Amino acid sequence: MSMDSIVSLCKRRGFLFQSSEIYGGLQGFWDYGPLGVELKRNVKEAWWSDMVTAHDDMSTLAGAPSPYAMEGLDCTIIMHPQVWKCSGHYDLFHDFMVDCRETKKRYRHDQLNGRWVEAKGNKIFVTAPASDEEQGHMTKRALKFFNLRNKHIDDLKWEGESTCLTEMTSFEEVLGPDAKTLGTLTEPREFNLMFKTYVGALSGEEGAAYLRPETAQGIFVNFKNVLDSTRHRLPLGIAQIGKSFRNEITPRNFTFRSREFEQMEIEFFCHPDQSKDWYMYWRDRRLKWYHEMGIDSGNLIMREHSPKELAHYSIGTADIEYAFPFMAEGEYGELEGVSHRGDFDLRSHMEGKLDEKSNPLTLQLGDDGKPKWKGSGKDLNYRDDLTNDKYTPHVIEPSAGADRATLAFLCEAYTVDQQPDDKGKMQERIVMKLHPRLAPIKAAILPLVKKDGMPELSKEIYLDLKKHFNVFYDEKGAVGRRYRRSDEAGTPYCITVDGQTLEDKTVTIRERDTTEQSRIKIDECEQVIRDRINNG
RNA sequence: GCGGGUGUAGCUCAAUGGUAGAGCUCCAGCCUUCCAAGCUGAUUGUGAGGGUUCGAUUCCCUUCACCCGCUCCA
Repeated sequence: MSMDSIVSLCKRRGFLFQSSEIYGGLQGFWDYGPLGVELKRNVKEAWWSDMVTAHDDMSTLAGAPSPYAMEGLDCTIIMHPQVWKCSGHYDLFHDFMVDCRETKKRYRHDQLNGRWVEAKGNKIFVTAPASDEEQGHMTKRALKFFNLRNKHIDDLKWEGESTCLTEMTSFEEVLGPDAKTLGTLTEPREFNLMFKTYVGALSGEEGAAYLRPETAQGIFVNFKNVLDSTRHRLPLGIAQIGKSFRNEITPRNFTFRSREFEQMEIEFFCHPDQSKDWYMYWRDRRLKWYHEMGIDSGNLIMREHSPKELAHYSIGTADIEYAFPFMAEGEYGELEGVSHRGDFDLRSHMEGKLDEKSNPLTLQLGDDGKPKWKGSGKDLNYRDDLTNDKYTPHVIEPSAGADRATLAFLCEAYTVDQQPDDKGKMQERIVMKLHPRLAPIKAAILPLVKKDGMPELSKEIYLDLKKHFNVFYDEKGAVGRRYRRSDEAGTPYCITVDGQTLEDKTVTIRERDTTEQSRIKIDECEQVIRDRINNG
């Protein structure tokens, strides 16, 4: 199954369109069409319901150390600029890049290493991407530059140790990692991955603000507000769904990497001693959720980050990844990251930006020896009024992409099978096998033929069911064609009014995946559909 | 950002320096009593901008988007 056919169906049936398509589109931005908006709403509502409103806060759930409370939140997209300085995004998302004028390649300024080397009376600073093999690369580059053969390797006079390019003030004697001539690297230039805007009428730097690159920070800065207004004890999870923005350098792969996207995030606050157990709980709970929503376990993996990838303060991070059709065989794309964040975020918003490379965490200092970014100074610690224990909660963060999940559900649902036509000959059928909870339209109401009062009765049933579900009425063309149309939209049930309906007030209900039909009373339709959706 | 490829109807794809065509879909009508049937009819298109030319969808330039590889990936 190819991504092209999925993209084509999305366009054809109105799941996804390119943003601003009539003007040629805009890279990294996508619109949801009539079916897409329902699908994505259902994804978000399923998540919100399962994680927040329908959460059982009285019982100890399987794998959980104790019962826990869940609350929701909806924060602004533009927040105080200091939020992003203390969160680390301001520094992190301000990568400095250098371009090579000769090869047109671009490198992260801080990820190039180099070393002085002399030969034939010339001294140059030869660079290579920082890695274990960088000395090998540098040697090759130097030999080539000085036009020396391998056997003359000893003519190279190395000076000093390998150092980062950021240590260099001038690039005149620098040989770029892929360049043939010296001094082709440009000055380091800022690459802002956060969208910048201006608050207020003046567009001076005092009014500079950023569109949030993640929803999580809104939860951290409101942690105390939520605690104070709800009287919950820890452990407590706070959930938020909302748009985030990242100025990706290379948006690619349909909606997978978009510049405007929607996140579904939980910040789960707990006692430090229990944080590992809660981390394990959330990993498993979130993986299970995707299974429950119909993603085949074979296409889904949990990838634990290696200790090398982890921030020092973190016990663990696990990505839930899906085998998207656009990925290479055996490769997966991230749907959700579940990370143990320790007390990094709350402390950073209290004390000032902490140095994530430090262990134990210490305040990050600027060149002047003062805190690099000042925190709020507000007390975000938690005091357990039963034990009088006061501590900074640790945080587990299950952070999911709503658009990525929606895309994964679309990919997973896309199925081509064989079904007989009216002459019994097998024909190819495209069917979107979406979980009934996620399906944009729950049922199609179809008169078998457009006469004998069938349309009238069908419309009555349609209007009645419409009060409860998103249903669709279709009387155009042969019924087989209408079944196929609803299959392609992922509609799980078709209610058909036929000759018998007029006699005994029964209709047929057809299952999308099997095309099997059974006969039920008109009065039972609502309950039958409801039961099947919930047990789907 | 670099290299390569592709942009023609809603979809899949033809063709051409001189009025752009097919299949499917969609729409209207007829016919149809359960899985894309049939008949009749209708709508719709060269990504955008510029250049060459009597004339450009075709040739050239720029740009935008998508795909593949590299790079990046919080």
